[in-house]
Amino acid sequence: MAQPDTVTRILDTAEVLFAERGFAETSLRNITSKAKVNLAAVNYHFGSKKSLIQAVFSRYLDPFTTRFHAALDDLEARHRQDGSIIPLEELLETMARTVLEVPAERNSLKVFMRLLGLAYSQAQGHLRRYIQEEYGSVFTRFTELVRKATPELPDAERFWRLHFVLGTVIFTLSGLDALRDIAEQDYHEHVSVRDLIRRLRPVVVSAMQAPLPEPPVQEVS
Amino acid sequence: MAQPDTVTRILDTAEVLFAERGFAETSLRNITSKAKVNLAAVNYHFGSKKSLIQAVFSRYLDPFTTRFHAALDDLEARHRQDGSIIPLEELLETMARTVLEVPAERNSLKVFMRLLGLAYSQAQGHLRRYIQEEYGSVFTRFTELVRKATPELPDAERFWRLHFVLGTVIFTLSGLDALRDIAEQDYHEHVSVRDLIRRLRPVVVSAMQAPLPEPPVQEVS
DNA sequence: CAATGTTGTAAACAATTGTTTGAATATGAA
DNA sequence: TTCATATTCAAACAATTGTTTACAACATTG
Repeated sequence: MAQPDTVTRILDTAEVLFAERGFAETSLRNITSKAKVNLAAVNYHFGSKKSLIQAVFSRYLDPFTTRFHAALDDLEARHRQDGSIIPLEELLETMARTVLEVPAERNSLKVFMRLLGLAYSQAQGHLRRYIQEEYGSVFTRFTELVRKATPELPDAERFWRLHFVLGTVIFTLSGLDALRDIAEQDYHEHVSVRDLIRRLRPVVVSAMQAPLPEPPVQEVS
Repeated sequence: MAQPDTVTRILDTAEVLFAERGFAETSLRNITSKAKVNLAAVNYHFGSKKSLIQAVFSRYLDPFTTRFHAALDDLEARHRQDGSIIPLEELLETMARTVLEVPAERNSLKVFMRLLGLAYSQAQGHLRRYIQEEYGSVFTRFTELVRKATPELPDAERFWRLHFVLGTVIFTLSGLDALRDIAEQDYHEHVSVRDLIRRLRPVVVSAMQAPLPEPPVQEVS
């Protein structure tokens, strides 16, 4: 067939519109008309709008988790031989590489990151629950490896720092278009996603390895 | 009067609901019923939902910019005397202190940060434009001071790093509730906003002072 | 007091939302 | 072919949205 099938057309259109305007701000009629598909097709194929949102995420996260698990398998196997601990840089590098690989096929890394950002910031409680349940284990595996790579960090400190850098990455890459416009206008330099990751690397590493904070100030009691 | 007036009741209720669920997901009927106010009151006092959203932001950002300008005046005056340059730490410290001061009266720093996060992540183009036009100048002043404090950084690099740490702060503080739940469950330690800022300080400073990235890889041409 | 402008209110408005229906059409196996 | 299943489609559904209207209540000022 010349045209991709209905399900694919819906997913392709939905992910772009969701990334552009958010979930609540994107109506089914909006999606179906742009996808040149009947309105009822969404409910027929996906059941509901919620399920469509989850399906959009699965299409990215399923291949991501598969590849990421494989990459971590590799990494662990290589370091089991010489008995060394996987350095933090390598872990971060592996994650970055996997994130870059997955959506490369469809040229939509931007969309992927924007969706991730939305998953955090939009209300959509069902989405957070869905992502946690479906993909929580790969994140747990990763954080466990980070724990071994940074034994000097207290557990709680590491937890927060991981989310600090997660914030940096998601915030930057999901708002990339707007930031890129400003950057090009002000500094006349074109910024690709790979450039950004190159800039992010030393910042993220330094952030994770920053000196420990002063102990909390005790109130007189 | 025992009850605060209608306008205040609407603003108080709206900011909480907006922060909890986002703008599109919060209906006017939702706000007015919870605020025990007639539905038409919003359009009567504010004109439209958009204007209400902007008014919610003004109530935080107006006092913030005023205080922040004053704090920067102080800082500059003190350093003009001995001719020294304001160190980065002091600039960041000043900003953090101002952010903490402003909503302290209403015990709603969480709401404030969450709103800031929404302003970035939600579609609401009118909001971004409004904030940029109304409050862009204070941000420009701040970045100019940061420029003087970090002369070793190329302009573009500093631009990106500022947005990296902006991402960290907004992402963390605006998703605070969810993260706090996980942290308390996993590490049995209660985290206040002040704790978080204490943890953020060394991370942000290290991030800004990270080594420069490797120069971009040149393709063969 | 009377007049005037401000604020509060119930009801209706038109538009848009996600979802469902039932019939039409296409597809594929017997 | 024939039958059954899968898909598409236009239409309608009920619910919810932001906004407007017309009127009542109130306050303020002359």
